[in-house]
Amino acid sequence: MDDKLVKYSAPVLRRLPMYHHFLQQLKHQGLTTISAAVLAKHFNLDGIIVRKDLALTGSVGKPRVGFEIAGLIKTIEEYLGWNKLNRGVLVGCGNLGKALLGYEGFSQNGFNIDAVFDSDPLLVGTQVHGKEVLPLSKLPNLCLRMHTEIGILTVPSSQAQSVAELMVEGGIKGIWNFSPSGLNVPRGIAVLQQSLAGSLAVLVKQVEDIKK
Amino acid sequence: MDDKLVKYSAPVLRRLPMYHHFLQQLKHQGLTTISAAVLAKHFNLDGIIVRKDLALTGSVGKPRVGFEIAGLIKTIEEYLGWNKLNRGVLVGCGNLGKALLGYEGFSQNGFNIDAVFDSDPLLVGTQVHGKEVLPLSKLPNLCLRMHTEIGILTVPSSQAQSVAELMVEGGIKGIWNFSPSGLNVPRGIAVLQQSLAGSLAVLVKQVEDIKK
DNA sequence: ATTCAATCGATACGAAAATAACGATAACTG
DNA sequence: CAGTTATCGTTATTTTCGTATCGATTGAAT
Repeated sequence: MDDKLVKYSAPVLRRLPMYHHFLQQLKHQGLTTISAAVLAKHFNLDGIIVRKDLALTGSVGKPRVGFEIAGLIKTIEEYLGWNKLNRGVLVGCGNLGKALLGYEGFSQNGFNIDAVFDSDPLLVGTQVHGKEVLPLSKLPNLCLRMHTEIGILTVPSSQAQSVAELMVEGGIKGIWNFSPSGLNVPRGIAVLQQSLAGSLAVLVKQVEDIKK
Repeated sequence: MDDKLVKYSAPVLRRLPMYHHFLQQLKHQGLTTISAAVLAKHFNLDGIIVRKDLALTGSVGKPRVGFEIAGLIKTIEEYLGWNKLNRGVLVGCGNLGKALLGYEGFSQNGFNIDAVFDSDPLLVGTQVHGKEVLPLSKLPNLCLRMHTEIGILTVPSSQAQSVAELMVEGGIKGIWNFSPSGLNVPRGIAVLQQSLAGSLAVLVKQVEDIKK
């Protein structure tokens, strides 16, 4: 039976982790409460946006006081599923792949990279950030066995499509694609295109705009 | 006098580079024309979106034929300012910083990283991807002299704010922030928050959604 | 030459996000 | 204890984005 059209908003999902990070800093500083306005100002956002984002997670604040920081952190984590363990595999041990492997933001937020793959025989067998690099051929079976659902793709664009197909074969349900190539995947597989050039294009236009 | 409300759309700016990359592949394969529908399918987009995006750049197609690939590439480059040379500096030579320095997508699209900085004395003076790492203290003056407008920030979040302040001092107009921290900058400075955790959160939700 | 089909381009519509407005509540003040 | 004010939470408005519809144009087919 069809589930009641589960709603999620990408803009909100992108902002919540930023709040979360800042809130943890505040918590470490010993603060206990914060108003939506202060949170908003720290990210150059409108206060209303923050209040609505937080409302979505189920957080409730108190007038004249704000939100309890510890509670906020908890509800955000629950909303994002960061209390459960999320898992993925990474393919492509170049500079970018290594950088992502070392990104603390993942391990800190309940995301674990189960396995690392590369097509380069020289890299296979070596250790990267404490994980052994496996040959691509092992990807499908390993993902199937571990029920891995997320694949991080940091290979050159010439290999992107073929690796994506291996991921699909392995039952991967969502691909985070850092290559600029589009991926041709069956329906039912999510592709998140992480376009660095696109982000830069946005920033460049913003700067041009400022100069007038 | 106020310039006529220059309009730009972030979603469009994020898609255009993807088209551009694909079009260059096609060109190398010897193709000369392409329809919006084919382009759309390659990125799992609606054909109407592609047509409207291309219309925005000033490209014109011919019925029953499509768009001329070489012309498309040119108009996209003009629209994005990729024909002019754009420049920036990068601060933070960790894994991520190195990865961005090596990213071909930048050099290929007319974006040049003029200088690289790090606070670590052990890194200063070394070469990374053919560029010498400079001490942070030199940042403001160098940016002022070169009129650098873009700053790429790939330092740990504890240093993000102080580096941002140096960038502002150096006349930087747009900061591409890869740290999860918010940046407190004066009005008139653009900050593009590149939230990796946020992107991952979006993908995880999409995958959850698929499973129903 | 006429018909047909594919593709573009423009207009119109709907959904989603950001912004604004306003009433409600709880702490502080005198 | 009453008034004031900061802050929340809801509803409404506007803007932006994506989608649908439809006529116009051009190349191919008959």
